[in-house]
Amino acid sequence: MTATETPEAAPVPPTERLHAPVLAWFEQHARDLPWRRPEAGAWGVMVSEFMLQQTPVSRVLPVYEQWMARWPRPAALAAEAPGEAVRAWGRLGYPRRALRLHGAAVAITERHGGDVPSDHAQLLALPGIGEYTAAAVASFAYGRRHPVLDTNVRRVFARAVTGVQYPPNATTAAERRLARALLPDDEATAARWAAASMELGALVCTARGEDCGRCPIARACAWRLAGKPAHDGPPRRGQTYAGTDRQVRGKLLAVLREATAPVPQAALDAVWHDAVQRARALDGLVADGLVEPLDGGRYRLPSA
DNA sequence: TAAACGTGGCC
DNA sequence: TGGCCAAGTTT
Repeated sequence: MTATETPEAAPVPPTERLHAPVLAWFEQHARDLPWRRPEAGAWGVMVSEFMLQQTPVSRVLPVYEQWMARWPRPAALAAEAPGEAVRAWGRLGYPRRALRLHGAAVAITERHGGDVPSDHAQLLALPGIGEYTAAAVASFAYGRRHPVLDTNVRRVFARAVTGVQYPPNATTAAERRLARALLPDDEATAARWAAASMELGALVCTARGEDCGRCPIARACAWRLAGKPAHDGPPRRGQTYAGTDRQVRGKLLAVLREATAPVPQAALDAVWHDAVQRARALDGLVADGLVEPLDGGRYRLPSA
C-alpha cells in the first residue's frame, strides 16, 4: 500500500488491473504480422501456429509467405505429397510439424469440408494440434473464448500474478486455473486478451530480460514488487543437443530436401561419420514417415 | 512424467 | 564461446 492510493478506492479485482492496461498497450504496440491480417483466414492462423511452435517469428515469416502463396487453402496442401510439405518447410526445424500440418490439411478436407474447424475439440483431434494450438486457432481465428497458455503467457502470469521469475517446466493445473480465472467474460475481449498477453510476453516481459519501463502493468506486477527474486525452483529444462540423433537426422533430411531425384545411400553416408548412429537416425526418419526408402538403397521424401 | 524432436541467433 | 531461448506435441 502506498501513499498515492486513495483510501476510499474500492478493492479492485486483480483482473481489472491487468486487462485494460494490457489491452490498451496491445492496441498501440501489436506487431503487424501477416497471420493477424483479415486475409490470412483461419487457415493462415493455423499454418502460422504450426510454424511458430518453438520457432521465432523472424524465421517463420518468409516460409509462411511462400507456404500460403502455394497452398492458400487446406485442400491445396492435402492434394500434395507429404514430402512436398517437408521440402517447403525448409530449415524451420522439427520437420514432423510439416508432416502433421499436411495430415491436418487432409483431415480438414475429408472431415470438415475443407474449412478449418472452430470447435476446440475438433481442432484438438487434428494431428500436430495440442492444447495450446487448439485454443490459439479457436481464439485468434474465430474469436472464441479460450485460455491460451503458451510460454509467453505463462511467463507473464508467473511474474505479474504469482510473483516468480519463471513458470514451472511443465504447465500445471494451477496455471490453467489461473489462466481461466483471468480470462475476460466477454468473448471478443477474451480473444483480444489472449493475443495481448502473449504479445506482452514476446516483446516486453521476455525470458532474456524484462523491460519494465515499457510494461503497462509494471505497477501491479507481483514479481517486480517483490524485488524480482531470482528463480529458485528446479533448474529450467534444457535441451539436449549437438552430437545427438537430432543433429544427424537434420543433416540427412537436408540432403533429401535439396534433391529432386531419389538419393543413393552413398550421398547420405557422407553426412555423418558414425555409421551406427547414422543408420539409427535414418531408421528413425523412415519410422516417422519423413523419409521413404526405395529399392536399391535409395531414399526420398515421402510420396504418400 | 520425462525425453525426443531442428535450427539459428543472441549475449 | 556456448548455454539459453523461440507462439509445443507426442509417446
